[in-house]
Amino acid sequence: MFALVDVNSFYTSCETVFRPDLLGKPVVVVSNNDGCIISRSAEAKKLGIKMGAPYFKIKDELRRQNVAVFSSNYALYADLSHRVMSILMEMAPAVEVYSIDEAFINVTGVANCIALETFGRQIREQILKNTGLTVGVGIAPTKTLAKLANFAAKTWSKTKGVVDLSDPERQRKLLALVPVDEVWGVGRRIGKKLNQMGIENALQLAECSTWVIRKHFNVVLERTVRELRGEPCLEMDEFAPAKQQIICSRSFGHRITEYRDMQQAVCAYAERAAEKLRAERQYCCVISVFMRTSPHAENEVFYGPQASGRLAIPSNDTRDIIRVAGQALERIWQDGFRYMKAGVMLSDFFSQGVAQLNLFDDYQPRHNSQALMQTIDRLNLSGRGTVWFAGQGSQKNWAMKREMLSPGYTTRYADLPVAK
DNA sequence: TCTGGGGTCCTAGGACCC
DNA sequence: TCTGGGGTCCTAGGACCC
Repeated sequence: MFALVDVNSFYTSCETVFRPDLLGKPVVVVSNNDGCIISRSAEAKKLGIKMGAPYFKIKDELRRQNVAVFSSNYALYADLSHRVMSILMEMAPAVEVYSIDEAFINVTGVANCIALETFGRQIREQILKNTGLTVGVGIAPTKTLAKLANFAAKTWSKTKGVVDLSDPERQRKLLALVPVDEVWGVGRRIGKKLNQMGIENALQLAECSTWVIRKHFNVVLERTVRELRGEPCLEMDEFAPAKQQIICSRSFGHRITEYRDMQQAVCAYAERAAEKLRAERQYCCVISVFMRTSPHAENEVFYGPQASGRLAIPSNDTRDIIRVAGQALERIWQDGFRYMKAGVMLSDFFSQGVAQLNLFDDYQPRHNSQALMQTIDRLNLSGRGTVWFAGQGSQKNWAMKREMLSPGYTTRYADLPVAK
């Protein structure tokens, strides 16, 4: 038996925790670069503000409706997320952190001691008390049904945020009420195709023959169908598997036309990617760089090349990553374009920085690599300040736009809230 | 002027091998 | 008139998720 716990309007709720004056008011959070809407408070949803709407298009409307707007403050959200997850880990025997704002819990044994719905309510109370955030809880025999139960808990207020879907009869009733594209694993494309085949709601999908699904779609959707019927196909993944790739990419605050600016941006992304790689305790061999012009711009030719380079020996030393990324960039750079975005991707990971060497390989091992990287990481994690490589430059013409950023309430000493 | 970022899994097709 | 069968590995692209 699974429970899915997720935080309601996570990003906006994080903002209002520290701004109680905004409670009950429409609040939205916009993506990096103040690009589009990625989180809305209940009041903002009521105003009809759409998820993913480009901010520049609805800016005036938001001002007219008196909507509070925040740039994304991921340092804040990640910190509150950790707090929520550690409460869950105290209360439940097994927790799978599925995303920044949701987790699956294994509640198989819990029913022997306490009604599952009661357990769901206890989780809710505990998290609200300790973090100020409200969660929804969906309980069911498969992950896909637990997702659906959670959807029901959010959609119908009389559930008071908790839905136990253990009972098969209840499952059928709910499935019949839910449009097929609300099912976990059914996105826009597949939803549309299912509609064309006459499958409108989740119950119809559950009753569809797996043979038909396999023929017209794939094994992934077949698993979804089985899960909807109550047959578990997905298990708890309590321990995050090792990453296979790491991407660090950003849109620029302004279009970039100068090679020098692009070099700096790529250097900064390479540094950040290397930092993530070390946090994973991994080493990589392949470093790719990509960049692109705006796909939306009319009267401009789209250009979006990618290039990669390989290290002879797996490394997580920022200097190696920057060097190869710089060489890759050199190969794809073209003057005359207005670049919107770039990124650095690491892949081909190893758990150690060693490789079988050829007899005639000629390479110079670095003696100070580990100690230097550790020192950099420790400084940057301390919350007291940061150090970076000179290749990033100091002008940062490429830096992203975050004009409505809230303070680092929990992650910067200077921004700690003061109780009066 | 202006449309996020970071992942995973699966499949199809090409290169190459015997 | 005509050109096997079976396998592996790699990459690109498409779908999904939050």
